Amino acid sequence: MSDTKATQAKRQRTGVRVTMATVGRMAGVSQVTVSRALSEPDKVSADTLRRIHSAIEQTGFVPNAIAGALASQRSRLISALVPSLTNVVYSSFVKTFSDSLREAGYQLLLSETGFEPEEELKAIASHLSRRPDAILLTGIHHSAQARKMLLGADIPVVEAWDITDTPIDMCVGFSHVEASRAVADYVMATGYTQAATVTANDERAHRRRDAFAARMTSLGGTPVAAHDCEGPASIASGRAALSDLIEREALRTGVIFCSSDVLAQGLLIEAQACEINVPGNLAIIGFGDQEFAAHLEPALTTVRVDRNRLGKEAADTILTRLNGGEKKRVVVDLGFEIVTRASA
Amino acid sequence: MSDTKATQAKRQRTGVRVTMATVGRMAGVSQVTVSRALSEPDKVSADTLRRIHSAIEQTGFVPNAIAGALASQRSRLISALVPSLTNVVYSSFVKTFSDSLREAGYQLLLSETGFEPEEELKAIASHLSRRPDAILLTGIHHSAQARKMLLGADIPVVEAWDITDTPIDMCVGFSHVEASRAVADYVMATGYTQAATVTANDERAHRRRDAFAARMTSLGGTPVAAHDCEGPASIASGRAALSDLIEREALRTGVIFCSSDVLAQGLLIEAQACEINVPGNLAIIGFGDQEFAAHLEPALTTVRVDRNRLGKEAADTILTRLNGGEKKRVVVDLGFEIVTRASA
DNA sequence: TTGTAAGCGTTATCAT
DNA sequence: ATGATAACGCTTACAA
Repeated sequence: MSDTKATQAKRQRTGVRVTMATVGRMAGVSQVTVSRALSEPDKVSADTLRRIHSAIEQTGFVPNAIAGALASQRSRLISALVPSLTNVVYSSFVKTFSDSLREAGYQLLLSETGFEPEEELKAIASHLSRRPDAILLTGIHHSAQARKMLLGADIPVVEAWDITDTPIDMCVGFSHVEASRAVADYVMATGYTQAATVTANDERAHRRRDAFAARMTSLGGTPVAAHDCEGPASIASGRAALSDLIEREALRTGVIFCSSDVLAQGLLIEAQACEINVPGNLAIIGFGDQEFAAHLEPALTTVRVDRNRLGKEAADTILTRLNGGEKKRVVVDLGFEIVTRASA
Repeated sequence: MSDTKATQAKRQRTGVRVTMATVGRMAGVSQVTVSRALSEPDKVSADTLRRIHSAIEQTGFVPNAIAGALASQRSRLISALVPSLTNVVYSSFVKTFSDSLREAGYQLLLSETGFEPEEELKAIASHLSRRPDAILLTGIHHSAQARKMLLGADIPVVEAWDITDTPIDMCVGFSHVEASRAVADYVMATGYTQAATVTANDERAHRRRDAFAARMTSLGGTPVAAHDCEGPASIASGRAALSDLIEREALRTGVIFCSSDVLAQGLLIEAQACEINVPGNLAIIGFGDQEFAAHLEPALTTVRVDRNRLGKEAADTILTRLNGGEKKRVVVDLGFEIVTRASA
């Protein structure tokens, strides 16, 4: 009965707790030996190991990673903040990212932050409080306060889906400005001079829209009409967008650069409904090269970004650093590719 | 110089660490007061609060949730295991689930487990080691070992996306057997007697396939041909499936029940390529009612499941329990709805 | 309103 | 090969 009052009180609130000490007692060794048996088994005799494992089996002991993290100052947790989970573009990226990490023994703390900087700041703070071993952010625009917190955390920080010469720490992505300019170049080279954009509510998409419009103008095209969608990309909003452009801008010819393949699909469907021939009358270009793009009728011209590679590279830069890689600025440009199909 | 050697060693390896003690020293109070200032501010005087916040500001202090979790025996972490992140069906579910939880102050520890029970078991173990306050699983089929671990964890466990009278703890979903029977009933009532299935590699989809085939047979239909896809659902695999059914089963009439809308879209596209009229010659039914289903040509008949509500209900059952709700078995059947459109 | 002390369950260090 | 002991940075109970 050497328990203090506090201990007794806790015992009452909670169920029986199996710890390394419990296991050790049962196996006739101290708690430390149990810890060793799990993390450095070759430093423990075969017989002891056997007894410990048998005790673990009997008790159903599950090591407490929280205590381990506190003691070792390593959480084996990696944070990821993405704007959207339901957008396949990001979810497939998260998938490859987390696959690589899990293989290396890390777990994923995930948050969807939308496109509001304030939301992101709150998410960053709450993630950092968990002391992740590294953190992944989407995009390169973060509030000053966010940058300060991240720098202060003193962990690897990867900014994905974009490129900058001045990342907080490391970045893996591609240039949205370059990609948009390439699309404009392709459009002009193909002979379209009239263009419009349909853009979802996404900061990177906005930058693509602007870079595209600027390039078109500088190449001698007519001013680019723009339709910006309220919410996330959907077929319905794509249809509404085309409908709006037709009505508001009397647009029935030229090319429309959409911020995502889903929007483009919406435009394609609406065009068909309005009996507008694509690409005969109106050409349509998407972004992302999702699986369905190649199967649409007409097949969709779009911009391909290697999302899987993006996820893997992001994970790799983190793992390299965590495995003792020197702390240097890393900027990986994965590029993009214009995939020319029937729609433009 | 009252530091022990261990402390000194740690100091060397790591950067300067800002803790509540640091903040307290700067604000002229003890560490506990800082803790109180953050968790129960009204128990701290206004002036002290001011000094503490100023110190927090200056130091960039971020509370260590790991230490907090260890001390309080509450991690404020919720685990979720889903078979796939890239499948919108699950990702939208995860989204609503995590939205509800975040609002309540919890963070999401997420793993994609695929459809292999072994993978799931490993994931469960590694999640439980983080001592989540609750855990969400997809489906109701888990290994005996998994059930034992989960029971031992003594936390709320929600099994989602399916229904059973004997959940590990709580479950929220719908009956895949009922849904498939309803589809078969609809099919027979509509007058089709010949049917086939196209099924992705998903345990619940397999059960739907079997229940559908059994009902068709018991209602007097001809034996149901089946095409099972290797990997996850995709348009390409849907196209290949139809092509296979045509070739192998000489199927050019009747109805095909697909395990997902994406597969169904693939079939629709392949049918068009083969100049098979839908639904004139071949009727097609999907599953899930994704956004694009209504926009396809012909619009897709499918089974609607309210994924958002599923995510929200799953979160709610957890939160209710965590907020002191009595520990009783909860089984929520969200049902389904056959959405009749042009394709069947 | 504030402080002291114990404890959370590990890992790290140093002895034996 | 094993153990004793001190952190890790908080929260809880209790005292002042």
